[in-house]
Amino acid sequence: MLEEKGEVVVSSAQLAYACGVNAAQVRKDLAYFGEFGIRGVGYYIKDLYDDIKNILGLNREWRMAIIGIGNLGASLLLYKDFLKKNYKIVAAFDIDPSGVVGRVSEKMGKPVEILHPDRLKDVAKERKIDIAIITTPASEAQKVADKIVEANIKGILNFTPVQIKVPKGFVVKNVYFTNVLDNVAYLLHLKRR
Amino acid sequence: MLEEKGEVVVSSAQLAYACGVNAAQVRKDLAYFGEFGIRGVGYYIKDLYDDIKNILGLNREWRMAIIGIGNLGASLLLYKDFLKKNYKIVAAFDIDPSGVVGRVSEKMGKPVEILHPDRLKDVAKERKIDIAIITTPASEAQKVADKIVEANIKGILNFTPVQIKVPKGFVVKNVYFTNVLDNVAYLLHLKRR
DNA sequence: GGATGTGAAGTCGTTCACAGCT
DNA sequence: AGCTGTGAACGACTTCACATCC
Repeated sequence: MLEEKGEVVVSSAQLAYACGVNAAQVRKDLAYFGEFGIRGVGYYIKDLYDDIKNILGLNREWRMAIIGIGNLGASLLLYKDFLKKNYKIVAAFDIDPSGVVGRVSEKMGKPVEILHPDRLKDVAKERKIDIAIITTPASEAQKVADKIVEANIKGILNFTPVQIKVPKGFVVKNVYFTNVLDNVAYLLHLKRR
Repeated sequence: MLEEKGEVVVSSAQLAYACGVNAAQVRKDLAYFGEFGIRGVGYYIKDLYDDIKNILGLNREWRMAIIGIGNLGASLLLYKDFLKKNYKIVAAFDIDPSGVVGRVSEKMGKPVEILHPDRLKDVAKERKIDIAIITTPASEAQKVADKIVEANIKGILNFTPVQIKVPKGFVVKNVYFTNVLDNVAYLLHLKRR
């Protein structure tokens, strides 16, 4: 955003304000990965942007599969434009492809391929899938996770409200926004009594 | 889930395993709010469940408004069944109600009322709105937040990838799942180089 | 002069380990 | 005998404050 505004350099204090954190925090975090700033000046925005992309691994393409094409899964499939360009959804799985393919295809305006989860291992290899997104019902989450592990997909994004167990070497992160909502409710609740 | 299985008591060790944390953590966190367990036994599931609901403020009804009826906002409106029963969506706002109301009503199968954000203050009072959910484009987020503050809605759930500034006394929490996705990508990236 | 990079100090949260109850 | 509740030890992260360098 700063770049679009025509800005050239930015200070840790500005970045800190924008992120709602302390300026020393910004500097320490960046310094952990190298020296990106110039003393007395700040950080060159263009360079910093590129450096951060390199650090985070966002130059590489990440190929993803969505497993479980219910409301949430279908939404992700449909509205994938909020994903950065380096993330690609390259496969969709559902235990009942025939029941779901029509509904989703209609909404997308073009036919959508939906595969049975049993094919995960083959397809993962064929299409070089890096990350699996679990959007099944909670009751299926661990079973699906086991299949993901079997398919040797190392990254998992779990939208299900259960803790998934996977062997070491696999990365699991959870996304469950109703927890955040509960947190807002709790903090409001605190103040009223 | 344990209750449905017919279990009566649960130990901190079991809870810890299910949550992927340390047992001492579970005990300390609970002990912070009172004494809920029985030494030598564990925690009575029914009682613990009720106690936690009380602590978190989940017995009360929480009334919410969604502001910004794009893809995400409309999805939340449509598929609100994943919300716990004590959360109610009682209003929807968009800067272009006429452009959006048809599309959403069609999908929902019944007419949906969508209001202009200028009416936020009135409606917030009328309908006793506790929490506002921002699902506008990022560029609008701060403006919308200002309106929310003006309407004196104390809780904000921000789905936008910008840090919102509000006066003290307001609660803001952010939900932005692509950050979590970036985190998965980063951790995978770390291992490969 | 001014903003970074960074030891040192400070704060916060986690884990240990065991006394205290049931 | 067993599991909670909790002080104390530990570890991790955050902030301070200033030497360093452009």
